Amino acid sequence: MQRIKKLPRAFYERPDVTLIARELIGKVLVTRIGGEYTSGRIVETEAYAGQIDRASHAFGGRRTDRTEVMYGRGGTAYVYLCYGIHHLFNVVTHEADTPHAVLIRGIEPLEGMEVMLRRTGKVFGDKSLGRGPGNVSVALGIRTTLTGASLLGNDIYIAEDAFVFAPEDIVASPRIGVDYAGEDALLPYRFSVRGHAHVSKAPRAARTSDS
DNA sequence: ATACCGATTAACT
DNA sequence: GTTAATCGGTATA
Repeated sequence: MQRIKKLPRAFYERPDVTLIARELIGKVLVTRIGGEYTSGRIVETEAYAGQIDRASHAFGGRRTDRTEVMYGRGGTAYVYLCYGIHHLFNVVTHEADTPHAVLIRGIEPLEGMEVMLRRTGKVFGDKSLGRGPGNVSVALGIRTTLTGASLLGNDIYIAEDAFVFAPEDIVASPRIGVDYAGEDALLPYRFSVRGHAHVSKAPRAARTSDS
């Protein structure tokens, strides 16, 4: 394992969720599920700004059993099931009672490749491994049972190493699959590494000027 | 108890 | 570009 440092609580508790989403690009997401260590470098994220964001599950201050963890401290995992099959992993940010979150949409596989290939059923070299939030969770073994877990623990956490992407290669664009959010669907809250193979391809309607 | 819908994906035409 | 798959979350009654 290379030299990496787990992100501290203070990273997550800051108030600017879009800044955090941008800064998470290039960081390393690590899981230890069933004793198996896997990791990947984050290349695509989306920010969800809580009460004031129509695309957020917590819009208007809505609180349900599912969304309760979003109201916890920054540095908590929020995992929920989408379309009945996809486990989507989010990072809760800001302080308690402010339900901001960042969806992790893409990773470049780093460690535990054999485990990830077994979990996904893909072959080595398949660039769709880790591309798209559902695939990220399959590769890393993330399931809804992890919701509420602390990102300062050992089962799942985010760390940084010496690697950084060039700032000009990190681009903002509208979020995917949030057409129901009205004007908020147009906000440039999605961050990705320009041209990276593990960034999901945006549907035409949500695409920006790139390619 | 029931009905509708989704922060998706893969496989189509 | 279109669509089926699939089932928990949420609202409504």
